[in-house]
Amino acid sequence: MTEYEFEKRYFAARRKVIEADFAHLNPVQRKAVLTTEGPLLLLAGAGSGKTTVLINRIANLLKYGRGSDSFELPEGVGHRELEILEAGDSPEARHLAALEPVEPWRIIAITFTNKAADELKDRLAKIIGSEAEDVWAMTFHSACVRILRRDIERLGYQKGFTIYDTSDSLSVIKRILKELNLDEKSFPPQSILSQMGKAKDMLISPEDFLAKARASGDIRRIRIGEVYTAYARRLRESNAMDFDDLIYHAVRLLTEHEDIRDYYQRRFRYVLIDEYQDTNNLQYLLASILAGGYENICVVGDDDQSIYRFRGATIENILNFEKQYKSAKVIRLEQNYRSTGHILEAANAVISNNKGRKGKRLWTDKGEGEKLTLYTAQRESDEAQYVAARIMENFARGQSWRDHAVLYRMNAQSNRLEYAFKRNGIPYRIVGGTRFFDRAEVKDMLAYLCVILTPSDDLRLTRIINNPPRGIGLRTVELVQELAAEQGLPMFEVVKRAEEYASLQRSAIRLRQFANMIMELREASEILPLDQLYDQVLERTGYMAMLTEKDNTENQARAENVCELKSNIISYMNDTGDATLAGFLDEVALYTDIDQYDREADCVVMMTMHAAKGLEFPTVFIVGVEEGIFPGIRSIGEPEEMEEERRLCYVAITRARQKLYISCARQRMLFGRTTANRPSRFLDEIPEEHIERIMPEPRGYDFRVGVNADRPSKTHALRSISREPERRGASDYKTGDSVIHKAFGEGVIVKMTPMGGDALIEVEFENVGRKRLMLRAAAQHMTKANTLKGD
DNA sequence: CGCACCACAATTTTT
DNA sequence: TTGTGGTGCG
Repeated sequence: MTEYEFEKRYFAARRKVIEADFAHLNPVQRKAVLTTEGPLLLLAGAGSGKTTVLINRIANLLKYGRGSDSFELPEGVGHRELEILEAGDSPEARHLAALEPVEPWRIIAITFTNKAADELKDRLAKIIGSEAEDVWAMTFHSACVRILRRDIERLGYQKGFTIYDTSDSLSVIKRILKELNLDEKSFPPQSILSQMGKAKDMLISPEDFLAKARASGDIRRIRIGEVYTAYARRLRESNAMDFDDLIYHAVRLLTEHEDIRDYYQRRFRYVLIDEYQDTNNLQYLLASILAGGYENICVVGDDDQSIYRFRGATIENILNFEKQYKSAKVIRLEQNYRSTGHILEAANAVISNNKGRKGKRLWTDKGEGEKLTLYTAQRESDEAQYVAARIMENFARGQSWRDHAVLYRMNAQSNRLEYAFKRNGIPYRIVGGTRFFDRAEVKDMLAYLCVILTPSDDLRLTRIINNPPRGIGLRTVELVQELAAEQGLPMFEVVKRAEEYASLQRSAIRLRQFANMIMELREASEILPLDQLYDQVLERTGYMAMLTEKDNTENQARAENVCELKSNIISYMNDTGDATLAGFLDEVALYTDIDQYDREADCVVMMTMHAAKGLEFPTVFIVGVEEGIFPGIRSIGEPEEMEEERRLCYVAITRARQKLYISCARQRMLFGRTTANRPSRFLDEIPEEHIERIMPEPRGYDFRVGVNADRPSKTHALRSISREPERRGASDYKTGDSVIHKAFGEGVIVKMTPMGGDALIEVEFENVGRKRLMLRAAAQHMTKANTLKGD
């Protein structure tokens, strides 16, 4: 045997041994897993097992290093080793197959959402164990926080910087607008924020921005540049960063400081980026820099699922990957394991109308499955009722509520559906809308914690200084702000020494009291565990008292949220060895996801199509598929926008595993206006052979009766029954109550899950067993039985 | 200083 | 239609 032959056989045998370890994957997936070296673009269609590949790829790196993708012969291997390898699967063979297994901390896998990062971590831990913990699996933002926490001082910030969320940013902007005497109408804070974001995305500093604006002479841009400058200064003074800053400054840190860049480039041997089609320019830069050492960068994405252009994602990143890395390999995952034939063909047909794609065609071996059902409703209430009826039908056949998802283009569309679900007693859950951490009471509590940790946090201080009301009015706060600005002190210092300022005489005592309270809590924070500190905050600030004082449904819900935050604290403490207040606030700042809140609950899920990305359901309803809604009015006549809408349509369709219902209404009321929209162009793009069309059944209340009877009387009746008395009635119940239900008889409430303004209750009935009911609707048919302990 | 009332606008959204 | 933000009054 020549040396060449030996090597050839050796490499083949080595690869084979490793391949055997990934036999559970399909050939393309396996190829993606075993291609470890150099730039790799993984075009992963919907439902093609993308995450599985990602995870197995990491597992391969940890176990076999570059053994599967290298033509290097280890020192001192001979015929004996070849024999072992060729003999196939054995512990020795696997040991031999490894070529410098990668240390876990040399791998970074970046995702967009915490949910994705968590899933990655969980599944990784499952197949490779605790070693997985050292892999950097995190979001862009948390990776940046980690990088910044280490070296931010080099950029003139202090280590303990705080993170501003969007509404924090907006209030800073509003304050600056006021100071610069600019009108919020002509300079909408939201748009300024996004323009600053765009500037940062292009790595344009406030100074550059202003200089350019001045050169152009555009007065508007100059003003915006001034706001940007003031904003950046203000945040720096407050030692704060907004979400965009995290990445912006991380990139700056890495570009401007060679030693730091070097450190990470040496460190990260393998870089993986998930959802690459959603990256913006900054994120692209960050990824390139991190991968700059070894150029082992693997990006995973699907150009057809790029639906976040509006927030800066640039599809060019994925389209240009091969230009950026000349040696890039491309692997397409096109086998879909999720949907049945008709659904997939419909998706393929729709997306093929887009130009500017990498090109990809999903296929399945699952068989044709059911055709899509297209329902043309008379009006939106009809549409909602249709959806409800199909879901109830399926439920009666033994499917779970949670097997159903209803997707719409905008949140405003959810109302009608909620209505129909309530009326029919279908438990549901709305994903999105106001998120947990955006709720005022939660933000209040977090603001307290921020101030306790960092009293100089003026923004959070302003938020809570008079909340609950303690007689410190707007005027006083303004005075404090002015005094603080004059002397270059944090507001808290002024508050602490309120007596020393003549202008604050009147409120000095109350300010002093507030400062004392914060200082005491600060002391407490040094000795108490987090959860007990939180209790103290609730207590000492009077916040809980404020919520319990007036007992209405709203306050109850708020109290519940405040308690829910505590369970977050506790779970943070359980997950983290070294639980600190700073650590908790960091995590919370980047963790908007409270999704696991009631995931176990068996509910129909409603959400926007955007929110559905990455999820799948046996049965999916896409509603409101009409010109003007989907595609949205703003995208008509804008080819680029239209393509994005079409991608959204592709995403929506591919959420369905077995059955897809699409519906549109001839007439729809939206924002108080009734309009008649044509069915969406996307419907024309689905070949007829995949569709079954249904029209409203001519029944008792069709549109003629419906328009007249359904509208004023029925709606009104529902309103008055379900809003007023019900809401009061519903709040009387709690877990453990005995009830008497008109239809089901006597029972006990065994579980109660808050849902929107309503709750899902589980009642164990004596005669008919356990039932799940929506509390508000059920309360109409139910009374409280006398309990033994009549509290 | 807090609350009530009226005007106004209104995809999609993660961090 | 719904929610939010600003203004004006008690």
